[in-house]
Amino acid sequence: MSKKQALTEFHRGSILAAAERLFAAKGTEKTTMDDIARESEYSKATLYVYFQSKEEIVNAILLSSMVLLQKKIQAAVEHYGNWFQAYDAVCDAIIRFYGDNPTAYDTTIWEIPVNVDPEQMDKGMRDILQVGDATNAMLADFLRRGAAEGVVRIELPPNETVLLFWAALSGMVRMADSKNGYMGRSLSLERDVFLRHGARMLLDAITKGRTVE
Amino acid sequence: MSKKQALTEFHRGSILAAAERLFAAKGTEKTTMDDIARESEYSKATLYVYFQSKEEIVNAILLSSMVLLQKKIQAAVEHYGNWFQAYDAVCDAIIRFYGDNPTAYDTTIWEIPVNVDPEQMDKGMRDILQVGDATNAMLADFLRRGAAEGVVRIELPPNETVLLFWAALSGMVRMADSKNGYMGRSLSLERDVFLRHGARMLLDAITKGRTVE
Amino acid sequence: MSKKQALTEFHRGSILAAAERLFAAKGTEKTTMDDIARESEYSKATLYVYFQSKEEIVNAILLSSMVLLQKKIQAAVEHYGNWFQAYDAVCDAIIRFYGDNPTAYDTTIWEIPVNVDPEQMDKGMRDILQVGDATNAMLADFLRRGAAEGVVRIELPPNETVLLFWAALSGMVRMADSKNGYMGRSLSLERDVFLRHGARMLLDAITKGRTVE
Amino acid sequence: MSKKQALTEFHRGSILAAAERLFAAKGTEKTTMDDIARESEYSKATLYVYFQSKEEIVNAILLSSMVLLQKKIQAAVEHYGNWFQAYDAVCDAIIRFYGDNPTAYDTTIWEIPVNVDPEQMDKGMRDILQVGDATNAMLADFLRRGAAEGVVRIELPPNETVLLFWAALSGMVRMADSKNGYMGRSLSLERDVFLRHGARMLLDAITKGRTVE
DNA sequence: CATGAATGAGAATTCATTCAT
DNA sequence: AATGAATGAATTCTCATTCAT
Repeated sequence: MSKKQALTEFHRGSILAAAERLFAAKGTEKTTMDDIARESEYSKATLYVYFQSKEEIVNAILLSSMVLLQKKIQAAVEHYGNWFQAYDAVCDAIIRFYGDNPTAYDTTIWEIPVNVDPEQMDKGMRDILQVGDATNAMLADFLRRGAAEGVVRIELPPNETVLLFWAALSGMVRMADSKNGYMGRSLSLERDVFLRHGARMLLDAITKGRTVE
Repeated sequence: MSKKQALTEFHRGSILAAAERLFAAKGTEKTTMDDIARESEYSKATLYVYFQSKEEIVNAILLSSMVLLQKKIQAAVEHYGNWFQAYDAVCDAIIRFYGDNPTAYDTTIWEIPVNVDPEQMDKGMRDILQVGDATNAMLADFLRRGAAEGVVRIELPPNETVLLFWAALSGMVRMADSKNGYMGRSLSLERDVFLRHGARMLLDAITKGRTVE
Repeated sequence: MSKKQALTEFHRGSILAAAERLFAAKGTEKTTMDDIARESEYSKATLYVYFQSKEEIVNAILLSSMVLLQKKIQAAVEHYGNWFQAYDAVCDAIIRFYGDNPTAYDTTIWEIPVNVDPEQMDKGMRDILQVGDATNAMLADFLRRGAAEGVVRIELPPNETVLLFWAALSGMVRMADSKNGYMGRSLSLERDVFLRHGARMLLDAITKGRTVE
Repeated sequence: MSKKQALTEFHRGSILAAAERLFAAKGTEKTTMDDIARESEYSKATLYVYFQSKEEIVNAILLSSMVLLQKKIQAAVEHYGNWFQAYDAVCDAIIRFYGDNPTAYDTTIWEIPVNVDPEQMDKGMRDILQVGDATNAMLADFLRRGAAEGVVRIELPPNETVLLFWAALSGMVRMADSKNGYMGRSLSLERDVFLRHGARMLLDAITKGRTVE
């Protein structure tokens, strides 16, 4: 990578970092380009030098974190011989992912506009979906492996189960992170403990035997 | 309730009904006060006679639907002697709730602004949280009943489990409803089937024995 | 027309008048909505209450003046039994039209974007073209009448000739009005005299005999 | 001219050529400095090394093409012994001029800002006006020659007539070129045919006898 | 000289909200 | 009570121009 490219990458990174902070605090929708300019200490016009539109910024953040997530999940799946340990590592990766990328709630995959046929939607969005699909496929394989090892219930269709699992876990993280939502108020649980329990609960839903604490 | 109050209630209801339709179709954010005025056939200014702000409308809708949900859950819990049947009815109620109230995704409890300390936040928001708490308490009782009947795993702390359950299920509905998100693309599943499987999966996570199909 | 409509019409008129002044001074392109707001003494947002877009303002000005022109030309053609007198009146109307509506240079008919198929272009633009067509047809008839009376050269195809005549005359007005263009500098001619000569010149091009001064 | 000057001239030429292509395609207003930089394959900043502003580029193009026009007209006038043939050549040159230089419509002489008193207006603009004046003078002489030869009507004041002729012809070209304006719609005439007829019409306005086809 | 990088100053448009009647 | 009318404050995005290297 040339020095120029590196510098460009650096600036894009600074902008994305600033945007990410703001998105986390106020949500994508409520964050304006002015906000990002102020936070990143570039002028508003400069933002448009490095990104074509606000949407591109949002997508870039999402994509990069999804790629990161994909790598973490892959690492978890490949590193642990023991299926249960791998499971824990996978959950951990996902939980961290949402923790670090609140953006993922807003703009995620689940928010794609209806009327667009997948062929001609933004390159950016397509990339994101592709990474998501790949990650899902990886998890489905992981489930099959568990089934082969005799720990995952054989009757579960892997692809659908991955989706359900993913949805459930993300819902839990969402709740855990809800600023001053239920969690902090009624219960006094650490986010981490809460989510560990959640992961365990979903494990029970998927595996054969009772988990021994 | 005086005649005047009744009339006021009527107008508020008309407005809320219109707003709900629009929110369902376009989301809270994308719906403008102009839209609501047009749909409800009041003038925009009149909206402000019955509601202090757009936010109040959003909250009012949320509150009313949460009250409805509460009633449905209560009915389910109380109506079925069989715990499993009651469980199904509860899931059904929640799924329907999110189906009818996409608003619940946007503005839900999980979206409360950070900087507000719970003491002095909007009356509206407090009401919503209160209903949510009551509903949760009801579900926790339902879990305890299951434990007492020997079907729900005894070691699960009811309050926390309710939260996790709720979060997981809402995550699933969210995914199922994501317009042309993962669901429609990779799998070709009916929303209903998908969610029934999800509910079953969570049941497995909560109950003792393996569920027999 | 109801009182409300009348008021609306009044406001639209005020805005259009202001816009017209600015367009005349700076051209359509260089005139901003802020300018129009300031000049018309409405807020910028109010402009959008009465017009959907800047384009609509431009078109409205153009349309109204073209309708006016059409009426004047019709009056001229119908009022004078003598063809030559009618011709003078027609020229006068056109000259005045461009004098009062410098907008007509910028946005005129001659500026229509290429790629638009006439069926689905703005209602506004279609109206303008329609009035233009009608006016042209009227002038073509006037030419035929002259031919029938033996004063206009018989071999000229009316429709094309109208177009050429119109183009030539508008070019002349354009030059006469060019702020400090050639006119004022080299010659010291009154705009009116200059244009009267122009109209006479075009008359010579169209009619049979030499005009006697 | 020193080597350095020659090089500078070369670069200016490249830039102007690129700009001209763009102006022809999109108009002066819609062409950005970025566009010109891309098309000319210089950096945007370099453009400002060779030209002080966008306006200077526009003016330079205009000037160069007006000089070209002047030469063509001069050639036409000097080359043809027969006045009518020379007239045709002159018209042809002017028509081509506008065909190749749509810029001439936008920025032309007729668009000079009001508030500037001729003394202290841009050097660039003054140059343009000067060339225009010279060209006009040449045409006036041509008219006088025609009068001397007995073909042009003696009573026409040459200077004024040149202006009128020029204005009329440019108006016709303008109309002929209006993308899908009147021309293409109602009539189906070739641009060339249309303009030839226009030139003939103006000839009739200027000369004594009826033109024999 | 040439240029990559940065930006100030707009531009059109939108929308929740107020207020006089 | 009901509303027509008006608007301040944003919002996204654009573009000619400057300047350090």
